[in-house]
Amino acid sequence: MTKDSNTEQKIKEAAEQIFVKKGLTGARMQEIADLAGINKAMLHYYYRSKDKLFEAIFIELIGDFVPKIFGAMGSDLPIDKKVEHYVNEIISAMTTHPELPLFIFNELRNNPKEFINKMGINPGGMLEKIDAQLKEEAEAGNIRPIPVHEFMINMASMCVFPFLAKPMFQGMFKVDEATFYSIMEMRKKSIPEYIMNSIRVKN
Amino acid sequence: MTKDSNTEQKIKEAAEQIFVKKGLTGARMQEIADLAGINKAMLHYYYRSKDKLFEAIFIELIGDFVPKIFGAMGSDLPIDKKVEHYVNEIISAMTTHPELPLFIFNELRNNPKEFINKMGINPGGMLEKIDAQLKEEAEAGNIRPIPVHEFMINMASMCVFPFLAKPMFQGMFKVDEATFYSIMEMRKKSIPEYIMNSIRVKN
DNA sequence: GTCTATAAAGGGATAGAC
DNA sequence: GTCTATCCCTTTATAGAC
Repeated sequence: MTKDSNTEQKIKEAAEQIFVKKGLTGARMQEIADLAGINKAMLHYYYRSKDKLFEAIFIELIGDFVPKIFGAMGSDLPIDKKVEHYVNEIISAMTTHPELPLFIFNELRNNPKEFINKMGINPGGMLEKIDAQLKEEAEAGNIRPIPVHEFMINMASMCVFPFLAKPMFQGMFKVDEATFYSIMEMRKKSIPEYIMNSIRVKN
Repeated sequence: MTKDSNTEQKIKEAAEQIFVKKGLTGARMQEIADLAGINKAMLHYYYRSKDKLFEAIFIELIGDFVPKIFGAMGSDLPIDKKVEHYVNEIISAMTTHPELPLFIFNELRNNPKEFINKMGINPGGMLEKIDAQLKEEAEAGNIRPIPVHEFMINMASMCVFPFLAKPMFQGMFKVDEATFYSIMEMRKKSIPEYIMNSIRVKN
């Protein structure tokens, strides 16, 4: 864990910004160099090629992001608390990096196999744990039975999709940037309610 | 509405396929020509430039897609039937064009203004109509009050997001292509239930 | 390590024959 | 309308001085 040289750090920050915004094919090495305030040749000195640079940035972003997302589901909390925790974590993470989901899904499409290998999916048997919790609650008569994949995809959908559809959402409902983010902030409370109400058995 | 020449039709089909899969910057004119089984120069003969070709394809795709999606919400059906109708329409549309949402959201990001103008959003005061219906149902004590943007984004999220996250979903839950689509087929029934249960007041 | 200069490849666009 | 050949700008990548 050695401290990166100043130049390398500047390259990383610039490359992240450009790649996330424009994608691999849309980004220009010159653009990255300019933003980093260095020469184009330096990019090749530190990373041999554009592809290698992209790969490095991608790995780093995924390494930050994916554990945060899945980590929130791995705890021993009861299911409703887990949902609250997850929704909070993921909306917070995406509020600071709103372009990340589109970037990730693009790379996912271009390179599904490598991607799935790179990211540690289902750490610590998280999915099995949630599945068990859902079954318990259903048998206790608290919720209707629901497959774990349905439960997870509904939750992820409601948290992440609005960031992907942000410009369309803003166009349709005539909301500015600040309003969009305040709506997402409120959704930290409302999404867990939608989720639990959609499966809870009322007495 | 003149019948397109055979060549032009082949160009359109090839360009659609390549652009949808790789985006504007990722696509290569040579690639499109090869797939169409014609020469690269022909692309410039029919459409002056790569940008113009892309624009033409984009407009056509949007023209097919957006009205279908919003149309489903403009009827005079009661709200629960409307949801069923919408969910069916959109999942069916995306099952035949699974790459379309990512393509659209990419272009949205690159060109938000033109996009919003191009697509006829909120046709026929659809949003106001739905908003009124939600308010009526809430006043009648049938559902909890919910802002129309929350209602719409939740519904769209659960329908569209799984297609965006398809490779990740398949990786996490170990499902093949056929299984993925059969899950989405089943979601035509379950999503309307989640939606309505999440806001319905039980007696 | 950092720069300038330049090579080498890629890819959009056009000229001109048929 | 369709093709081949080619132009030429853009962009990645490297050589070599400092």
